[in-house]
Amino acid sequence: MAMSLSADDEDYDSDTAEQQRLPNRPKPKMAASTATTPAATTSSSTATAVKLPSNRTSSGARRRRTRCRKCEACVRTECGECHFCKDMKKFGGPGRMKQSCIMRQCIAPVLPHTAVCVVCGEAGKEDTLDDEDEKFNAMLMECSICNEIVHPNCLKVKDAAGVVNDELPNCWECPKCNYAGKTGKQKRGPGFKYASNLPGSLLREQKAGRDGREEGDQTLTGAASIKRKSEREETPRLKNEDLPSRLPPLLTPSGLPRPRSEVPNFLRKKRKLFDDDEEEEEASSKKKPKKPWRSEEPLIPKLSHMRTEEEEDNSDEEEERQEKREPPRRSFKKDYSTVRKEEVHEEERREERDSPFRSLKEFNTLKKEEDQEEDKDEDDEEEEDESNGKRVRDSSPALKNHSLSLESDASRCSSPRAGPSSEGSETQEKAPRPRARRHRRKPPNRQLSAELSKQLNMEIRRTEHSLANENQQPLKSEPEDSENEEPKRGLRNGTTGNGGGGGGGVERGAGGEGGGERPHLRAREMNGTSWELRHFYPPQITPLGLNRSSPTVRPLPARSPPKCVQMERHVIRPPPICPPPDRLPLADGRNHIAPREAWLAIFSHLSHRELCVCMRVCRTWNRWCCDKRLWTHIDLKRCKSITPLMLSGIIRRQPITLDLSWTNISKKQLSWLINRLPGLRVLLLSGCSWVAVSALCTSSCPLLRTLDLQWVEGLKDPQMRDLLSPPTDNRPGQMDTRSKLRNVTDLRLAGLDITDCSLRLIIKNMPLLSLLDLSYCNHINDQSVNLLTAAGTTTRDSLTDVNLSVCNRVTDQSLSYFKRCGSICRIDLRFSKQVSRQACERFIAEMSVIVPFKLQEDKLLQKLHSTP
DNA sequence: CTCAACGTGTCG
DNA sequence: CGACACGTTGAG
Repeated sequence: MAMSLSADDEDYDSDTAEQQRLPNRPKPKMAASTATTPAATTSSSTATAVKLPSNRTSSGARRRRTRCRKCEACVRTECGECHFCKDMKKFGGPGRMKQSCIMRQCIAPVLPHTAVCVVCGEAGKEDTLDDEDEKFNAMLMECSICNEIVHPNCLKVKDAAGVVNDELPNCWECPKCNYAGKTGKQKRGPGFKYASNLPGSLLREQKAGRDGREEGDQTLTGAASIKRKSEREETPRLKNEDLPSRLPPLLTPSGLPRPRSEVPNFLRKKRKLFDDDEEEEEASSKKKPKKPWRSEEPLIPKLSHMRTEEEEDNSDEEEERQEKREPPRRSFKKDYSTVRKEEVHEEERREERDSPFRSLKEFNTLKKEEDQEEDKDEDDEEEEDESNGKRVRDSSPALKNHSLSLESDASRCSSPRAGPSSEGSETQEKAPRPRARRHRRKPPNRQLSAELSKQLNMEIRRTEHSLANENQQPLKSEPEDSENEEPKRGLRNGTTGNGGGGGGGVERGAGGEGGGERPHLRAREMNGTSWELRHFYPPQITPLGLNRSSPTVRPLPARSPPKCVQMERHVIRPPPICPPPDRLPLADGRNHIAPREAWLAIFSHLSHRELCVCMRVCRTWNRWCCDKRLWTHIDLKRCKSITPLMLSGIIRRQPITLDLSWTNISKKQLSWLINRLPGLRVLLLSGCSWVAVSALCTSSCPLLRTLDLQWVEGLKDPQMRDLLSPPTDNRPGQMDTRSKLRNVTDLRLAGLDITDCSLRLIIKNMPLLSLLDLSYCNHINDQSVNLLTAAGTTTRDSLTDVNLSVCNRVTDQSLSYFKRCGSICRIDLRFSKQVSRQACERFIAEMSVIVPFKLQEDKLLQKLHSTP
């Protein structure tokens, strides 16, 4: 009774609210008035009073949800850096916004403890039961449409089915509403108000399942038959046969999917993140049928039909274009906004197809596949289904696709089908997906690959567009051809057969891009070494070549980013809170004997690429394959375009090491990523643009130990200062004044035009620095070494490995400085013209008294008995 | 009672 | 549509 007063709401609102609020107004103005809301406040307050009621109209007054206190987000501490933290008084802010830290936004807001069943007036009793179904029927469920909170058991409508929202605990669309075909307009899942909009919010899969039922794929039955969206989608068991019965409730009277309006706000918001485009909006408004926000998708494949013609057209067009290698329809001029729009479209499409529920998203890919397999019949989507079905069944195609051009696993993941990516971003990759298109001209079997390539192309294009935009290059001037072609090339290469996308990608980067798009790069000089020289330095000769990114061609360095926009479009969910099932459910309803750990042991022997394939096998494998342990190191090196899908896939896997070297990741992307990878220890950004790397200036990655910034274009002293300087906007109580990179022990700065100024900052702000790579830094000289080894510096004792190879200003004198280093184990002076072998031998002789060194290679000093 | 922060309105 | 502001709810 308490919470959901169906009838009372209005009264409550009108009366209570107003009364309460009016009085308060004055205050608001006072405080807030400063800037924005002077007038607003007054009016708003009034409005509020009135409006609230309206929202609740559906029926029950909505109960405010509260944080679960258990989820990953809830247990975090405030970041102190986000907008909301900065607003907090404790961080020196005015305290007006009153919002929780972005990093702490509850993933699964729960009903307040005071919530009780509207029917019986009692609280949830699921704790007293063991049986899953019983639990469900005894727990409080809040209807996202009418807001009523009830025990399913207390409902009298038993013939109707409720639709459980797996994304939010204790949230469903009650049988009544369902039966009535209500489409909650407002309906968002309670508790999600901002999760989606906030820049940092992690939308995640809610663990509806947290309750414990989550994974149960079965349809719940009891007082009311309940369908879980996730179940539907995910459940392999569901067969087409089952579908019919379930469909009705979900569909609107007309049988059409619910209007978009129904989409829960939070879902929408998520979308918003990405929407910028008018096109999109237009499209959506015009066409989009909207997908029912519940995920009926699986059940109702038809929804996909809802796709607007435009969409279809677009998709088709895209395909064709890609196939033909024609330039994408988008002009370069379009910038983010355009891109976004398009993306949005995709998203929407996806959403339409996919369930809005985030949790499901994870499995969207799988689901789709599953659905397709299982639900193929469902309808017109024949084509898609076919393609999908084939895909699913035939792993080989999938493999091919995966292998495509994606070098990295992640990238592969990003491939539309890849489980990981899809889930994370739910949307992104799916867009072009199969379902969306019905009218394909290609033979089904080819569809899959076609789609993949198409998507890849699209993404690449977007990336390029965005890059171009960011670079501020004349968008218009950009040769569309080049762009188009490149992508195509890439795709083609990848897709078609080269299988090893890696090589292709690299080449592309070097050749194609360098060629037309970034002349400046070529012309540019670094450290006095011409760009070309650097890049073509014989790898064998260059120390760098040995290790890392030998100066090959930068991908398109400077360009930035594949829009953040894209990224923003995707809701990132952290790894599912609910542990994945321990056993693999089989078709017959039983479980496979091998436990998850056994499977994981097997999976651990697979490459990331293979894991991505496995993720497409079934939902369970999808989850298992996302186990952090299998993804401690994610390598996206030289991945030409970093897509939102990839980003979300990365977040989901929470790698410890992330290699984004020679990619075109944008600042926003990187920033976004870093903020969501609290456990990241190793970040490799060599060859990226400073614009992107500058994300490190504003993001926090306290645990970062290894930072590779080699050959970062545009990274010089001023930038190093930005990077290393402690936050300047410190407020009382806020963050400490230490550099965000203070814990870095391994810093790689090869190929940068940095001078002693930067070294001083490094010395000052990186007390734990052990490995320092300054190779190819032509401004580094003996004085630099002197600084690093000067008395009173932390580096003097912390440095163990210094790479000064190809530093032509370093002379024998430096060796004498290194004698001061207490922990030095390795000094690489190879190819430093002014360093003589004699000096090295002298160094060894003198040091041998204390520490035995050897000349491992010409001018490569290595402490004996130490690990190289 | 205090603190946190949800959910909504308004403005730019 | 996002940013901001704030009344009010919920927890302790």
